[in-house]
Amino acid sequence: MHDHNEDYMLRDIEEEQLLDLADLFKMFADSTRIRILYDLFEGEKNVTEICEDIEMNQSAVSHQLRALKTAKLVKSKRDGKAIIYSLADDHVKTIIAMGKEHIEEE
Amino acid sequence: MHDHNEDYMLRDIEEEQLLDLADLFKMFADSTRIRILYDLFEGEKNVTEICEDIEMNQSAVSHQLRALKTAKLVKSKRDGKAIIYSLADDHVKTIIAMGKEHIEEE
DNA sequence: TGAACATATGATAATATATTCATATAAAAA
DNA sequence: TTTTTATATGAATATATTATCATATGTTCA
Repeated sequence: MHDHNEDYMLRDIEEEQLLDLADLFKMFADSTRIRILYDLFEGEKNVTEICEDIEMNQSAVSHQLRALKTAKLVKSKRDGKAIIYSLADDHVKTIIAMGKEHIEEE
Repeated sequence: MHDHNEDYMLRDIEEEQLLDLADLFKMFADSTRIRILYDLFEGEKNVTEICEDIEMNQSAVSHQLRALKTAKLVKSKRDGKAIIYSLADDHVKTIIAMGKEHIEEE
């Protein structure tokens, strides 16, 4: 199925990385998800709180939280009935900060 | 059409910024566009060169170049028959570098 | 001028994505 | 153990996005 010379392998790895990169940036490419991430800048929150903050219904938020979790941008833990979400690491803030810099310039 | 208390104005500005941010990240959320940007890391190139490098047809590339130009991520100049594209500024590299860091970690 | 080359663009079709609705699961409280 | 509260999820619909095709525009050169 694949060639196995080094050039090709290299291209092949990069190809996979390009797709992963695109998938990562897709997470930031939707205003609902950015709203959720922004909301979590304030600290950890359960789903109900997030829904209230960003004024979206529970199902839509849960669907997007799952996407963000799959992308490892948020993590979650259970607390009684509630599930508490928080940012998974600092990359989220850094990436959004870079984006803001670009749009604020000029 | 709008309330004019400060809180609302503030929310309103952020709202617009969120949409702008999402639009910006959309540019990185497609593997064809990332390939083009990556290709331009090597320096300025005309459309034909880009097409060859990333192995996509001219029309698709032109469409995506237009999107990238609208987002001010690339700029262009004419050179005879050719149009030469290049990265508009350093944010592109920084943003992609941040993304790579995230996917390479773990 | 007109043929050849380089790029752009509008329309369409294929595909992907997001939201909503209905319902399932899981924990707590009555 | 039934009801209530919190969250997740599958299916369907609406919308957005992308690539392709045909063609238009602009430049060079014979």
